[in-house]
Amino acid sequence: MDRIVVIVGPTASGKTALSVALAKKLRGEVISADSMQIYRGMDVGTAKVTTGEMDGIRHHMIDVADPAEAFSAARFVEMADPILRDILSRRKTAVIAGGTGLYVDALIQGRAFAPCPATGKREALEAEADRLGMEHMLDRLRQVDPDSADRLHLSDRKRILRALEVYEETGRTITAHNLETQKVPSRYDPVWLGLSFADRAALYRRIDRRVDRMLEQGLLEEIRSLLDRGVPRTATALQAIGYKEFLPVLEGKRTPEEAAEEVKRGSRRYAKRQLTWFRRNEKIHWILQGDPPDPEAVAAEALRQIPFFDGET
RNA sequence: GCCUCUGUAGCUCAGUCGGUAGAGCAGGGGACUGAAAAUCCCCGUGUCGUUGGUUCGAUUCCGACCGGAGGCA
Repeated sequence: MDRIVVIVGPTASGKTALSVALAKKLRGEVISADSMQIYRGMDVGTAKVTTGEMDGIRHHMIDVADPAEAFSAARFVEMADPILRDILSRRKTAVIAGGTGLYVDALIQGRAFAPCPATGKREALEAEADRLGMEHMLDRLRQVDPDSADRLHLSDRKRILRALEVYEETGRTITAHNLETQKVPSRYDPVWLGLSFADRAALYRRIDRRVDRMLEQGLLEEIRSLLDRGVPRTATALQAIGYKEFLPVLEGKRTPEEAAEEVKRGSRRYAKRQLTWFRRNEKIHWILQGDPPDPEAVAAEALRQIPFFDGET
């Protein structure tokens, strides 16, 4: 067992607070595994940890990318893994906290993504799909990688094009690549903790409240300043829940109230998807909170699940 | 008090010329290997307000009652 604690859970479940509490007890540093908190200037809409909340604990993988640039799970692993190794080599504990299941799993399992150099193949495939339609693209995929073609639904444009891209770039199918990486044993052996609520409705109430708070804290101004700084509306960063819904508001095409409702609904659905992702990981020790939650009880319960916690510091 | 309209899925409603019902939204489940807060797939049984009556059979027709809305007093 490595000195790693992974805290996963849906949005607004209390991961941030727990990660700091555990880091303090375990001489730890926090590595965020969140696909949106990596962006600078996106603070209130991502509920990013504040300096005050950090409480002196070192945090990594936050504010490491510009909102205008494209980030990826692969880049996350490239950047986070050396940090993780460094923390462990210093005999400290790594507390990985994050809601992005793909990022967490990729980091822990050491999953190598199929390479994808920027050769313009992707753009060519996009254009071809626009011109000839997805039936054609799926047929093309079927010729080289019938397993992927069977697995993917015609509407799943993103994955169909990605599968074709991998084949064209590497000469190997993504199916073969996936099978191979599945065989590679997990790189790390952490303690897995899952944070959620016993009652789904309680989670949803928390989400709703958090969205209201974001508006009070100036979410609209934050979005405006991102746009002022030249972040294109199409940037991945602005696809984040809480951001994309407010773009029409700034153009006067939607009321803030309507957008807020959409953000709440979007967040609820996102939380559901996160739970779906994490549920299949049977190594997770779930801590189900009541309403209102009791942070101290949660931390105590979490520490009980950590074998290398010796009761000190 | 009288008259009219109305009461069907969590919400808004459709419908059954009498054979126990279906859409949208909300919600639920699932997938996920370089955009992942993204992308995609699947899921609709509910005392048809209550209670009598007519009928082989009523959510559908009739009566009463109880909610709700409006109108007249």
